[in-house]
Amino acid sequence: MNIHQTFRQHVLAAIDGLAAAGRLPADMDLARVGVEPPREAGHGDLSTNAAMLLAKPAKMKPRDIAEMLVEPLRALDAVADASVAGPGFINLTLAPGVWHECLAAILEAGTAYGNSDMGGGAPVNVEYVSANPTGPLHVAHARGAVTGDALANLLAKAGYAVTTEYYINDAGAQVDALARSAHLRYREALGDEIGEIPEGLYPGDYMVPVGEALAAEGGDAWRDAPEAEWLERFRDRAIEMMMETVRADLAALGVEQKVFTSERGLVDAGAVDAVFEILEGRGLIYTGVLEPPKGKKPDDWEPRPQTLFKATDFGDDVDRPMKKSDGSWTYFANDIAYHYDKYQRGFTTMIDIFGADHGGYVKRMKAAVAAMSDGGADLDIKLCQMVHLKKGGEPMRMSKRAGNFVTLRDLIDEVGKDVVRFIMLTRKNDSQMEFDLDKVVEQTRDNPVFYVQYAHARCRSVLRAAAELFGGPVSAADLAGADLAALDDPSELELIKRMAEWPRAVEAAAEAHEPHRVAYYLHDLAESFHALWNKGKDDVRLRFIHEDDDGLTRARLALVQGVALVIASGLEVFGVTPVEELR
RNA sequence: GCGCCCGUAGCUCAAUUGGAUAGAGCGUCUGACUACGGAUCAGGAGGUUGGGGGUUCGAGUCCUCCCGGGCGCGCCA
Repeated sequence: MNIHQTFRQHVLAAIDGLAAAGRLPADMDLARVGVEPPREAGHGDLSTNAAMLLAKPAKMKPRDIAEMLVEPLRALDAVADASVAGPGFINLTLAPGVWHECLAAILEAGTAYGNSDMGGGAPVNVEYVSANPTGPLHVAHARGAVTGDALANLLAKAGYAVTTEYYINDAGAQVDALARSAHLRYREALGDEIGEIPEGLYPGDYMVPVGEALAAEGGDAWRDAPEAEWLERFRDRAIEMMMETVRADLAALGVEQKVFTSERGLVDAGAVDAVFEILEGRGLIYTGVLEPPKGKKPDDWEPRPQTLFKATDFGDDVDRPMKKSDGSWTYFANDIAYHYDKYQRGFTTMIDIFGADHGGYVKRMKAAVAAMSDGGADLDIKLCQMVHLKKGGEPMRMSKRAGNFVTLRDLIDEVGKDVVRFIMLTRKNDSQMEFDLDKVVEQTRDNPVFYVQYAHARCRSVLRAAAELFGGPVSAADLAGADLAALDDPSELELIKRMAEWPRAVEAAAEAHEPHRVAYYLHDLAESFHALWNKGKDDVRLRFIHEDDDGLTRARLALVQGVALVIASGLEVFGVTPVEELR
């Protein structure tokens, strides 16, 4: 049961009634009519903007429409009070029974509460991380990994058929450099003195095991052989081992993508040629000479003709090259083929999670998707801005080139998987964020993970105490049948109202592709619960367990169980395990 | 020089996608708490939403011009 949807239907019915009576024009566009909780709690439980939206098409004053509309709404049994306020808002206060029914529905649904059919089973592809297979994941990848994973969970909860995906960039010059790095480490494993790792190669220690593995597998067969004889083998083996590392890093974060697509695989299968022909067939490919970027002319700039895609036809600033001067495909061309591959697999909605350094890539990729699908596919790109790590009040610097970056694994070892996941989701993806390693493991209100987990632990604690009292665990289904009318304190009703907002929060966050909103929802819910808890400290009558009153206790337990379920439901979206108790 | 993102309380960030008096946490000031589990709760102070103009019933949100910060800018991926 979604209370906002239910009352939206009531509002639409009221409009229809007035239209039928000739008091409002018929056939007005009602798509934007909404029912929301008002920002200000004093304005009631629900609010609709209907009168203000209808004012223009009806050629009437918003307040006049509101006055007409409020009558049938006031007459509803579920409505305790209805009023017109401000420029034409209609505010509704609901009867307590509505909230009691709502709580019963939550208990029956369990953590499935908040599930929506908004997506209607439509396929969505979420691609994230897609780090080059040239080393372990670092902190910047963590944000993308968590954002993508939570977004995928969120969309699934909102009723989409989600496929999670990782694009392996195993075709460029960077993997040849990886192969050469592996060869050095291989020689090192055989006892050669290799000195400093040259500029342009990968100096990290993580290459040592790769060299050792190759030495163990092939002996010294490629020690002095020309590069052409070993490059391919070393490259493939190194990529394989790097991807094992990547998968293990992701697994440690609780991320497990369903599909891994190889760039090299697509190129070898001719996918790039195929999509190139499609674009060419649409007249979107030509040979031309690009202008140098103004004010930042590269030293070695010389104009030369290139094979270009008409990205400007689709909103990009300049046309983009498809081929390098040696005739091979650019990364961009390969990426078009990859997105075309997704499109052919049935995905008309795609979401890519990129790092901030790919900001300049967004327009051209969207242009390419629009072009290759002839407008049939939609691509949303979420850019994750940088994460500034802090520890002991000092910033922690990372530098992938130097090979001494802060790895994802370091971060997880330091604070734990659940903390990394939750904290990374407490900020909108396009804002830079600060991640204070000291703060996030503190058990204080300042730490949002703790604050939410503590609320859940408190709920579980009450339920454990109750189980002892009743001589066995009390099931949610059992509690749904309790007489909930005993829940009549304003702070109890306030708590149920918060829970009733969960389905709407899921839909809004899913629609906007913004999982971070769930973190704020959970924080607010936890806050309401902690507030009620403390009232029970002051006022014994508000405590949850009353040994001399089974009926009241069961109603209160239903409330507590409801909070625990909704928190668990939210944490499930984040891939965070709700804790039973805090040590 | 161009493009994208950001700019909101001293600090870190929200704001139901155009809604009502812009909200939280930290910090600061005042109170409550020998217990269903202590790390919590109640309240005060703190704002010209970087600045100017515009759109309309209504702007932190949309348009425009400045200012400041980040990222990027033809054969790197």
